[in-house]
Amino acid sequence: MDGTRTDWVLHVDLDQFVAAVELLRRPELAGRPVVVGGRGDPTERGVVSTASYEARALGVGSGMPLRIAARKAPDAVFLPVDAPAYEAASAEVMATLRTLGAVVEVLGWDEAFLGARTPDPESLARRAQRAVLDATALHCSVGIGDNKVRAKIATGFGKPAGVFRLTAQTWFEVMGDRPTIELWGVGTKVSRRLAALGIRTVDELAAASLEALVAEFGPRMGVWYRDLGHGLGPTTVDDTPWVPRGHSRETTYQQNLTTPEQVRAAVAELAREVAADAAADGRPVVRVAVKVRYAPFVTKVSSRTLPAPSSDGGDVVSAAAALAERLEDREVRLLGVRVEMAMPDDADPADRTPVRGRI
DNA sequence: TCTGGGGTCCTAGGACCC
DNA sequence: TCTGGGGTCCTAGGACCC
Repeated sequence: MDGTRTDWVLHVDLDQFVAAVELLRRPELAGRPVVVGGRGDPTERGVVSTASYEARALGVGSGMPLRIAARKAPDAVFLPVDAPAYEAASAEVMATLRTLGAVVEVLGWDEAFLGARTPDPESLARRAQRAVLDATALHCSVGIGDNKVRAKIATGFGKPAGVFRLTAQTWFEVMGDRPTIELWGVGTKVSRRLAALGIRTVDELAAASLEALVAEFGPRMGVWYRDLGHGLGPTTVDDTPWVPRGHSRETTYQQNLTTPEQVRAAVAELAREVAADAAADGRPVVRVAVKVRYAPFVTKVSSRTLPAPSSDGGDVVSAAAALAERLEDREVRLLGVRVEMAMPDDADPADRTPVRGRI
């Protein structure tokens, strides 16, 4: 672990990243509502990846079914997802951030943490925004915090294209009265379970009994949520390259699969693709899972650990086929195959953060 | 209104072992 | 005569994030 303890954590988040990349190569769309998602056909099954600010003003948001987006924004421009274009833009952004003299931990296409020792983090934030804008013509917002949790949450207050600082000194003033779901790592389910315990706000979470939280959520998550109420979180920014734990391939079919033969063929194809991904990473596969979504919306996952770690794609394909034999004879609208791979060395579980794998 | 595709991590419970 | 206690591995399921 090459983590570096630093005075400040900055969270850099590109504004409407996917839509912004599309607008750069289609300047004539500036000012129009733009929705990127699926294959760009709003009559198909698919969801919104990113909506431009103009589309958001009409009520279109990430994760919304494309059909609904088309109803809310009938005059919007719908574009297909072009992952290679976003990866290329992202690589440029990250390379630019690495020129600033800070430790850079990449979180995804459009996000990174920066760790730095500096008396003036706002100045570093402005330098980062300027450098990214000059290099890529993309705007970003920056959150400044004394740990990752506060930096990440701060970014939301800086959007668009702004800078916001959130520290132990201002945590309760800024976040205390807000609902727990605004915390990074608390979603609808957990916020509901917290509400059932009488905990609705960040203040209430911070004051909650640790015993009650541990009883409800377990020893690790209970402690994590209580800390989250106080804005506590990891302070280490780690620039060691990300090592994927696994790969998966998922497809939602435009028409449901109705016969066992169709399902078998689809599982075999997905398994071949995912085995190729694993082979490209050069690490053996230790586990294979098959995910199925029966129509209308029941999801099941079954998995098996391989008898021995395998670098042979054929083992993945046959393991997936065996798992597929367990599927019920019902209409299938989604299939997925996932492989998990042996780690190069034992990752230290104590360094893991339950919020999200990749931090 | 009807829900993508790519990920990570946590928890519970059963099997099995000493 | 009903049966401890600790550990690990495995599977299934749940939750969250972008």
